[in-house]
This record gives sequence, structure tokens and C-alpha cells, in this order.
Amino acid sequence: MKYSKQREIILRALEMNVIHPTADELYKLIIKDFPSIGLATVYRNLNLLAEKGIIKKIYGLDDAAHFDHNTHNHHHFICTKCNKIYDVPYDIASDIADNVWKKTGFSIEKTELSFHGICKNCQTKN
Amino acid sequence: MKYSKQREIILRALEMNVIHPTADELYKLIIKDFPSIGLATVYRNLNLLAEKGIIKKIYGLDDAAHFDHNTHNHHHFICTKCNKIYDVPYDIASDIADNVWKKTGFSIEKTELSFHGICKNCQTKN
DNA sequence: TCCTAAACTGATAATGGTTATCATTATTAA
DNA sequence: TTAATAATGATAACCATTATCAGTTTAGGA
Repeated sequence: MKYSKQREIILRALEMNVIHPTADELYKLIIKDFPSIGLATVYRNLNLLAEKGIIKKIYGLDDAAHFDHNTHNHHHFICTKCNKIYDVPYDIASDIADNVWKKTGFSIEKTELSFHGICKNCQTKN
Repeated sequence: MKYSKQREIILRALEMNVIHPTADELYKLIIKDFPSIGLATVYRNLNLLAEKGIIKKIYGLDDAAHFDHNTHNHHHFICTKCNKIYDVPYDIASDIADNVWKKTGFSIEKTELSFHGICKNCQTKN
């Protein structure tokens, strides 16, 4: 894995954004400061960084994959009104993978847990 | 919602298959006995049946959405070796949605929980 | 039974997110 | 400095899914 300016910019941009962006969203943010970057480069590097465990790829929130610079164990909540994505602390269900192993004998490599609903902010708005 | 032969066939085909098929997989099974059915009809009806709560749509297992005739509360495990999808009993984490509500105040409409790893069968093969 | 409105169908075009391809450029270690 | 190789940007291709639409089927009166 060689250094590249583009990869650094992508990683920095992700770190600066708490919004758990999709590849395309991040691309649109980056081209404001770095118009020459290509969309494929953004996809490529986000996947590469996720493979290396430097960032995290989140599935199942909506049609597109989202990315998260926070690699610590945690889950996600997406509000069906405002579409904002929130972090959900890991300890709401810290032993699920272990429970599955005990019950099924399957070895768990990855646990994908996400919630859909209405966030507190949107609840009070109505 | 009017009766249609196609919808009945689709539902029956899903009920007869424990494999949690994608729309396309189910389509390929159905055309063996009912070659005139259209792919769009399969997609349409699976989505409709899922909306009505008659079947369940599963996200986040892989790129495609899978469907399940079992509407009871449960989760899923996909084996990264054989790609088989297994049911995971609900009680490994029955209070997670409630926990999230207590911690965050977000109202939870849907909880998506899936596991990736190696199933027992594939473990013993090595 | 016949009629009509609404739902449904199959074929196919369009969409949207993502990956593959490829010629060119940048990085790195010797 | 050079040579190997990784990375880039543009764009074509891919794949799952949805939209469109003309023709067909269903269902509940008249």
C-alpha cells in the first residue's frame, strides 16, 4: 500500500464528517477543495481503508453503503424522517455474538446491527 | 389487493424454500414450472407481500435483498464459506430495541441484526 | 350474466450504486 | 536514476431494483 495524496484527503474528509457519508456524498464534499479527484478513487480508497480496518463500512442503513471513521464497536440508528445517522453505544447488546456462538456453534466474524425509527429531535417537532 | 395467480405462486414458492432466496433466485425457481411469469412481477409481489407483513424482507446479508416466509421475530446468519443463510433465535438479544429506547429516547420501528461467519458445517470440513 | 373500475401482468427501459478496465502518472526501494 | 508496481481519473460495464406502459385479469355491482 503506497502513499497517495488522494487517499489522505479521503481519510481526512471522512474523519472531519460525523455524518457517516456514502462514497458519493464524500466525493461531493471533496471535489469542492480538490476538483480533480475521481469518483472511482473515492470508492476504491474507502473500500481499501475499510478492508485494512482503518475505517468501517456500514451496510443495511439504506440502499447505499455508508462509511465511518469510528472503528470502535458500536451500532447505528437511522431516522426515517430526517435520515440522520446516529451512533448507538455498543453496550446495549454487547454479548450477542457470544450468545450466538453458544447457541449455534457458528463462529461470528461480523455483527451488523442497525435500527430504523424516529430520532428524539424529530419526535418533538410533531 | 386483488387475487392473482402469480402472487399465489410466488408466496407458495417462498414457503417451500428454506433458503431465504433473493427475488432473482426465486424467479429462477418459479419459471421452471411457470415460464410465463415476469421478473418484475416477482419483485413487485415480494415487496407488496413484505409491506403487508405477510413475508419479511431481509437486508444487509449481501448486496441483494432476501425474503423470508417466516415472519416471527428472529435474526439471520450468513456463512461466508457456503453462503447459506441460517435463522438465529430471537432470544439471543430480545431486549435490544427496548435498551436503545431507554438509552437514546429514539423510537425504534425496525431492528436489523445479522451475523457473518463460518457455520458449524463448514468449520468441521476444514 | 355483463360491465366497468381498479389492480395486476410481462416486457423492457431506466435508475442508482458500485466495480472493472485501461492508459497514464506517482511512489518507492534498490 | 531507474524500474517495478501501486494509484489515478475517465468512463464503460454491471447488477439489483424500480418505473413505465399497453394489454389482461379480477371483483363487485347493475
